[in-house]
Amino acid sequence: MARGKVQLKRIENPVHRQVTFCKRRAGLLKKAKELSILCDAEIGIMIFSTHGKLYELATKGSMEGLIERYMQSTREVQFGEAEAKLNLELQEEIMNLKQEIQLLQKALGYIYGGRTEDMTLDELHSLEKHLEIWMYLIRSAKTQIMFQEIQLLKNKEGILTAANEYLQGKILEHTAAIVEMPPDLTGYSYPLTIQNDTFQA
Amino acid sequence: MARGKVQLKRIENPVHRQVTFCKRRAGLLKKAKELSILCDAEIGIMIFSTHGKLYELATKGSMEGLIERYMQSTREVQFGEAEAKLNLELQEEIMNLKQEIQLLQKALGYIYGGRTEDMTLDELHSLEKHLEIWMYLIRSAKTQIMFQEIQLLKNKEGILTAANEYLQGKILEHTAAIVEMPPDLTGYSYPLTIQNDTFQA
DNA sequence: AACTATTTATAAGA
DNA sequence: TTCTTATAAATAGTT
Repeated sequence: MARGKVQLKRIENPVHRQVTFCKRRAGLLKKAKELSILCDAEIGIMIFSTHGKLYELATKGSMEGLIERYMQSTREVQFGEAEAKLNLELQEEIMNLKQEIQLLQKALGYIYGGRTEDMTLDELHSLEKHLEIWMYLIRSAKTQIMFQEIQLLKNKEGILTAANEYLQGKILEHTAAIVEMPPDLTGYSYPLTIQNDTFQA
Repeated sequence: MARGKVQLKRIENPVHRQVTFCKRRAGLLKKAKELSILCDAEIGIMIFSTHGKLYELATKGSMEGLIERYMQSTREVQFGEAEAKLNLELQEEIMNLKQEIQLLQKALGYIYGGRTEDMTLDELHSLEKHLEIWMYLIRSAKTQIMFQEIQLLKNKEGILTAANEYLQGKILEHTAAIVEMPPDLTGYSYPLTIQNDTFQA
């Protein structure tokens, strides 16, 4: 942007790249802060350098809060999609349901008209069955949509497990450093492995 | 930045603010893409407008991936802090452990020297007890650190519950729209509430 | 880290 | 929203 246009491609010179990264990163975060203030927007930025170092910015609140908000927005979109799927894939089932509803409304007419006494126990039982089937169909659709939510929770469990392993490694490292057992002792290996049963979900 | 400096404060005119939001948002995302390409960085941006609309950018991979990476980075920092806490708060316990280790090393000397036969069953039993106590102390420290991880997982459960409620609301909404029961029927209220037992963790 | 010649972004106007 | 243009800001290359 000054003293020469810049080609939009990875800068190969590592020194040059690092300097540009510093400068532009600062610029980007400044711009983000300005946008947030001027336009009253909530902004989160995560930058991972080539070497994996994290630089972050969260205007108005924490990055965690922003991630939660992002997840919610995303989830709403997913729900929208799920609804669309329902409206398309289950269109046939909805038609069937509508037919059933006609029957049900007819039956309900008796109740509405205060003429329940005109309905036999068999008719009321049949009505109950219709409602049960209907609930089943709705619940099936719900189950399908909830499944992905549950998968999400399970993924979190996976992350926890990984964290456990990491921590275990750290502690064993620490342990090894303190003990300084003679190398030839390896064969005797006391059962120092830390069990993790307490943390199984 | 042109035809007049801009005051760094919320733009009160809504039209003006909206226009500026559009322009600067585009500029910010462009800058982010450039930075990502030029410096080989992975960047994620989330922007929520005043009205809650989400605009996002994720260079190299998905926002989900970036969030995972962010969580990992953050978790590693937390582990670092936890380690520091260990080194400070449990310094005393570490001293005690070192004393125990001296005892243990002395005892282990017998084994290392192949003189296990010199140790009585009582001495070996004592050695075992020492190791058990040691493990207990290490495990306590681990428990403390893991606790926050478990809390995190529980929070996720809370989010899932909220999602369930939202979905339930949606389905009931849908249901109500189809049925169109006569208003006076309210009193009869068939048990249409969808149970959620299946999804309790 | 500072400087400055240029490029780029953008505020205001149309 | 989009285009134009004068001007503010960012920054590439240099010191």
